[in-house]
This record gives sequence, C-alpha cells and structure tokens, in this order.
Amino acid sequence: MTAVLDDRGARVLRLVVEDYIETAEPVGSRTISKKMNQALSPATIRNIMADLEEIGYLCQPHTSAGRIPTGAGFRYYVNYLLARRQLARSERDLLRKVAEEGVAGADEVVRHASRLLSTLSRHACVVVVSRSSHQALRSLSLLRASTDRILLVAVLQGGWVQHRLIEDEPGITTYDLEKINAYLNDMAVGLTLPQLRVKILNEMQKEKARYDSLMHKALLLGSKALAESLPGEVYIEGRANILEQPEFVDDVQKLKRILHTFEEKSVILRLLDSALESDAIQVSIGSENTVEGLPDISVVSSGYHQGETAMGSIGLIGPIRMDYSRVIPLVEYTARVLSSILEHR
Amino acid sequence: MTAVLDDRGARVLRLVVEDYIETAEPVGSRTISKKMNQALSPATIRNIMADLEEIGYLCQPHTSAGRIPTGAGFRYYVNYLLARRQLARSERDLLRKVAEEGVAGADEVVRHASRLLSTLSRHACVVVVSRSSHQALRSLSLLRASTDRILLVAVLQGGWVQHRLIEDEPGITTYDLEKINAYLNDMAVGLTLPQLRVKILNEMQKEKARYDSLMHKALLLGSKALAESLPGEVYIEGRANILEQPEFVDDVQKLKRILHTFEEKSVILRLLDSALESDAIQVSIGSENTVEGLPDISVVSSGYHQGETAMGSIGLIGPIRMDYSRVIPLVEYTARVLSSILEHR
DNA sequence: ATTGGCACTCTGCTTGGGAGAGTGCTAATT
DNA sequence: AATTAGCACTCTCCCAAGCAGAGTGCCAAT
Repeated sequence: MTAVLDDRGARVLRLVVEDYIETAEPVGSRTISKKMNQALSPATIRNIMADLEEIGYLCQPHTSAGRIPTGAGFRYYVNYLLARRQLARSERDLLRKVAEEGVAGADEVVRHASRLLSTLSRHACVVVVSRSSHQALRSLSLLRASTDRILLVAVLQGGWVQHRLIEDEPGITTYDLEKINAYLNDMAVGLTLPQLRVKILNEMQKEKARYDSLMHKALLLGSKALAESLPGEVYIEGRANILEQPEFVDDVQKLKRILHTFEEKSVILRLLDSALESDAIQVSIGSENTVEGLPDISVVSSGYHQGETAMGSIGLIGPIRMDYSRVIPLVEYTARVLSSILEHR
Repeated sequence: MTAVLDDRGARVLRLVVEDYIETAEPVGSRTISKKMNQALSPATIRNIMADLEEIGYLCQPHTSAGRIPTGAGFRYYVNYLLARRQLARSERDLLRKVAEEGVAGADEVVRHASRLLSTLSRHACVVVVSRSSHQALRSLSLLRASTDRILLVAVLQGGWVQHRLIEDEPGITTYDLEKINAYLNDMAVGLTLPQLRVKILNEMQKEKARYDSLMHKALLLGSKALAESLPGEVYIEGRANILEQPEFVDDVQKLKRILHTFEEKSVILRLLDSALESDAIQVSIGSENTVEGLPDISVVSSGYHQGETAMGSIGLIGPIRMDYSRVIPLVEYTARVLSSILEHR
C-alpha cells in the first residue's frame, strides 16, 4: 500500500514533516517554497501537496489551513526519507559514562540509562527488564530471614539479583537449610527459572515414591518460591516531558489518558513487547501501536541483550511528531551501550 | 496569630470552605444563606464574610466575585472546625485486606497500601521507607555472585531485605567467604547499619596491629559494602490524579512544576520529612510546606512504625482544596494498618 | 509543466455589548 | 443595636460581529 514517490514528492513530504516536527503547526505551501530557495513557486507546491494528500500522506485540519502529515506520511518519512543525525560526541560520552556509575547491580545501570535518555530526548523513557524468563541461574541461596520466613536469593546470569520471602515449612533447622541449599543449587544452576520450576515439579513426582524427608522439603520450598514467576520490571522516567508537547497541553483528555496509561505497567509492557526479541530499532507510529487509548503517540524502541540472551527493551514514548532523526540514533546507541555494559557483568 | 472566631463566624467559614472544596469556585453570600436555611439573609452573611476577609481567612479573586478561603482559612478549618467523616466499612475492609496480599516482603505491603490509598482518595500518594538508618540487622550474608563480584544480602528487623553487589577482593575462596560470613554476622546482628559501619571502622584500626589476613578481608568487604548508606526509597502512586483537579488543568505552568517535582524523589522526601518521627497526622497547607515550587499544594501525612521504631511515612499530595474531612481519616487509618501489619513480620 | 493572479474559506483576535453574579453601602426595619 | 431590603456598581463570562492573515483551489497565461 506504500505508494512510491517521485523525487519532488519525496522532497516536499520530507520538508513538510520536518517543519511540522519543529513547529507542531500546519505547514503551508509558501513555507515549503521558501525552504527550497524558491526553486518552485508556492502554486506548484500546492499541486504537489494536493497529490500527497490524495495518496494519504498529508491532510488538512480544515479547508484552507496548511497540511500536516498523516500516520502514513510519518511512516514513509521514517522508512525512506529520514537522515539520521549524528549524535554529538558529548551525548555519546554522557551515555557511555553510565557504565562507570553502575558499580552497583545491573538494575541500577538500566535505570540510570533510562533517566539519562529521557533528559537527553525530552521524552518519556521506558525500560522493560524481562529477567525472569530468559536468564540462567548462577546461584540460588536460601537464608533464614526470621523464625517463620525464609529468604530465597537468586543471582541470575549477569548480575541481576532477585529475592523473595517465603513462608517457612515448620521444623527446618539451619543445618537442614544448608543441605537443602546445596541440593537445590546443584539442581538449579544453569537453568532459567521456568525451566527450574518444571524440573522441580518433575522431581516431586518421583520423590513421592521414595520418600526422603529432606529432599521433599527442599522441593516444596523450591516450588513455593517459584509459584508465581518473578515479574519483569518496568521503569518509566521523564513522564513530565509529555507536558512539553504543545499538542497535548490543550487537550486535557488525551493528557489524562496518557498519564494514566503510564501508571498501568502492564500496558506499557505490551507496548514494548515487540521490541524485546530483536535488537533492531522499532518505530511504532500513532495508530500502528495496538495499545488502546494512546492516540497520536509514537514509540521508538530497541531490545538490548546480555551476551546471547535478550534482556529487555528500552524505548521512548512521545507524540507522533517526534524528532525521529535524533531520537532513533539516541535509542539505538543507548541500547548498544546497555548491551555492552551488561556483557561484562 | 490565629484569631478566635465567634459562633457565627466559624459557621460561615466552615460552610465557605466546604462549598469551595466541593466546587472549586468562589462562594457567594447567597449560597451560604441558603445553606443555613435562610437563618440569615445574604446581606448579613456579606458583613460576616467581610469580617472574615479582614482577619485574613477569606479573600476575593477580584472585586465582586465570591470568596475563597486563604491558607490561614483552611488552617483554621482543619484545626477547629473539621468534622472527621467516618470511613465506610468497605474502605476500611479494603485497606485491611492489604495485609493478606502481602505475603511477600514488607516492600510489597507498603507499595500496595500506597496504590490503594491513591485510588481511594483520588490524589497522589507518596510513601517513604527509611529503612537503612533505624532498622536493626537480623542477618547478614555474603554470597558469591560471579567470579569477581560478591553479593551482600542484609535482612533487617521485620522483613526488609536489601542487597548490594560489591567488587571482589582478589583471592577469596568459597571457604574463606563462609568464615567471613560467620565473622561479620556475629558482629552485625542487632546493630543498625550505621552502627555497624562505625564498629567495622573501629575494628579495622585495631586489626592493623595484629594482622590477620582473613579478618582483614572481612572488614574490608564490610566497609566497602557500607560505604554508601542504603538509600531510603520513595514510591509515588496516582500521579495522574492531579489532572482531575480543575484548578490545575488550566494552569499548565503549575501542572508542570508539580509533575516535575514528582520526579525528584529527594524533594518528595523532604516534603514528608517532618511526618517521619511522629505517628500523628500532619497537615501542611499551601505555602506552609517549605518546599519550593509547590504552590497551592497540601500534604496530609502520617508516620508509620514497626514495633518501636519509626519506619517511614505515608502521605497524600493534592490541591489545597482537598477534602480534609475524608482524607485525614484515610491517611490515619492507612498508617495504622501499615504499622499493625508490619508488627507481625 | 509551471506560474501569477484572484476569489474564496477558515481561523484567530479584537471589540462591544448584554446577562449574571456578587459586592458594598445606605437607609429602613425589627 | 442588629438585621435586612434595596440599589448602584463592578467584574467576569459569553456571544456576535468584524477584520486581518494565512492558505487553498482553480483558471488563464507563460
């Protein structure tokens, strides 16, 4: 359905999009003509624009205003016309510096990156960490947390730490605990959490026959701890940046919906879902993203990984009118930096 | 400076405040007269209102509009005129139910409570958890996280868990680690983290003399882990509720400042600071709160505790025009529930 | 194929009245 | 002496009309 444009059409579309990105106002033929150094007169531009409107790349908010790009127009622009702007050295350095700050856990690193990206881009930044399902266990420890609670600490491949409190099985001594610990650890290391869960359930079946009290307890504890899968986490930074966008300021309804959506992490998760697997930049424009209730919103996102496994995704959420030529390299670079930092954990 | 009001003045002030809370519009003398079943004519009310304005409890946005309460007016209302509304049974039950959901760590409990409180009140809810400084250690464990990193897991009095990754001292075997573990644990249990830090530094002084390599390593690790104090955490739920308030919707400048403030957790921390120590409800009205850049904002907050020690505070942030008669009992009850749940951890 | 010219349309801003709500003051009433 | 009715006054809000500006579409000329 993507109609291919001739040179002139493309040039005009590009100028319209870029002007609109800058000003958030409908763009008139005069403006475009000037931008081309009068190579073509406004009248000619008008004809071209009328063509572009017919194909569905531009539209008019009302008769006799300038044109604004449609979703399809933006899409064509992003796919074929976009000139990625180089990141300034300072920006790259800043992003790279995240590495040094992150002596702490991998969580901290991701969070820092998100915050930084949000200030650099002046948009809201979302990071999804999908640790539970893909990461292999590096170690698993049970600690006594109180008289009737046990703390399970899981260290995942590459510095992610998860803990969870579980109710105690009665009558587990510290000595028992150590044994159980060793037993579970043997079983667990190298598996992902869902894999471990399956394995434990299997073992329990077998165990029922040759009844060994200690093993039994170990398995029970293990299955309990993994009953609910550890949730992925979602961090959002820079929500308030949405307010910088003139188009939302005077449409309070939209604003409300957007900010409410930010509180529903599950929705956000779905929004970045498709970016999880691939490391390529994904751009979802306006109505393209299937999440209900977010009109005129674009998402630019990319997955990041740790070694071989996909770890999560990071993305920017802003108006359809985002400065893609700047935002895309930003996200891309950030995802790359993130991957390379996590590599060495 | 709080002028005491006679009966009639108090009655009128109260009606004005309550009407204004409801409508967010200036209140006229006619309205008040009606609300008193015409016991007094509008003209009389006007005189009384003029008096109230003189004392500084009311003001007019412009000549010949109705009156709105000033900060001082709200303060008088909260201090002397407020009739606390009973919480509905359903609300109390709902809040109490948080207990059951919170099988997980204490963090989860606090977070749940915050979210719930925000939906019940339709305001933004903030919780501060000041775990690090006051809570005594229940256990301290060092785990091998990777070849060059060690994971320190601290379980604090009452179910709070903290972990932190530290760079490894070279040449620590698993066996060493276990010894160090036992050694540190002995030293640590029962102390708060700041206390432990001091103790470790002291020991290091002594240790320098009679050089014992293992102990030395232990102390080094310990001091490293505690170099930065564990930060208190701040959760904010229901930010978007601010948008429900008509007075902010058409003042985008204020809106921006408020939402930006929400992103600065340190400022929020300061905002709830005074509530940390006491379990009594604190109401900070408008310009009373010393935090810059939050005009016309009120904070209703209360500390919560665990056993004897203050654990943090929970509060609602909304327009000066909050429904205090409802909000105050809500916060109070929530803080009580929180304290009682944490008691049994 | 491009362009200049022109009539037309739509928005946004300003202006000028009312209508409505509310006040303050004064004089009458209780 | 306190209360109230009455009245003039003030201020906002809303609506309509008018006007400038920007932009378009189309036709005829280049």
